[in-house]
Amino acid sequence: MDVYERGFISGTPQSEEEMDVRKGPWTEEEDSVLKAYVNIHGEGRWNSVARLSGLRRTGKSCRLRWLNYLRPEVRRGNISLEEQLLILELHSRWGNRWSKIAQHLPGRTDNEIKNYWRTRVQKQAKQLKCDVNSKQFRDAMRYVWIPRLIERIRASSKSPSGQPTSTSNTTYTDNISNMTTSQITYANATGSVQVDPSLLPELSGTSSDSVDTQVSSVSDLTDCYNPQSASDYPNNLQKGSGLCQENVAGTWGRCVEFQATEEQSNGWLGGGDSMESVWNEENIWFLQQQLYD
DNA sequence: AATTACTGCAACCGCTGGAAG
DNA sequence: GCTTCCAGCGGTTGCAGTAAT
Repeated sequence: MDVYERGFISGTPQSEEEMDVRKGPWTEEEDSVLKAYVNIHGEGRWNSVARLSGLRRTGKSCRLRWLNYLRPEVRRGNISLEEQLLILELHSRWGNRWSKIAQHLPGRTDNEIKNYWRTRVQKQAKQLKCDVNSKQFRDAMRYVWIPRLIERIRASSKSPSGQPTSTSNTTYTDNISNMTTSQITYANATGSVQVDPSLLPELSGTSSDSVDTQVSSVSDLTDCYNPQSASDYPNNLQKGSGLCQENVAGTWGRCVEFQATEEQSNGWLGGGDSMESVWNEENIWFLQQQLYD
């Protein structure tokens, strides 16, 4: 699907190079040209790269292709549970600062993280029928999703049959499993989040992907929150305490108990830095160390 | 097997801020 | 101080692959 744009201003070609600008997916040949050029001349000055390499692409396009795909350090593949956790946490602190978040996930690009957020997290919000920036969703993520992710990581590290997909993950999950309750529930400073692993469905050993670090539906919020049935849920969250129950096959079976102070319930994005107090620098540092050391 | 709907991702677009002239 | 150029960022779009019907 070759699409070319004519680079005209007032009917006059701007330059020889801009007469034919290629758009759309990159070919293997283009990739190797760009790779070879950057390997020789280095990154930066992308307009020059585009011009001098002979690629009929814009500098922007070259930069994007290099940063998101061709760079040797780019990690491809599924976002691990640990990375999900870090993304959720960092997004809670910085909002849509994708590039900043990406800096803390080596090998992951801002584009990839942004896509993850849009396709996974926003989907959850949609399924919960609430805005991704709403208090309900933020609380649900804070008190349900993140604890569940942590529990999953713990569970996968403890699973006898389970083998984490990478050595770094092994280290990470081993340490997660050794985290204290207060570390895992990480809200104790201002309230409490009690998560009983036995109550969480994916921790019962029935989950086929319990050790896989792929993005999976098990980390979905909707697993434990049925908006039709759990009408009290948002109210309870807003009150700062209550039970988050999940409706599985029409029965109320599992719950995550939580208590939240008013301080905790204050804005997550732009409305305050309550998560900052919950997820302090030490925790972030810890996560990063475990992930990438 | 064919069609439709959905999902995930690569790439583009527009805007912003900083550096250089 | 103003203008221009460029890199970078976040939002959006379009398409390919997959799942559902």
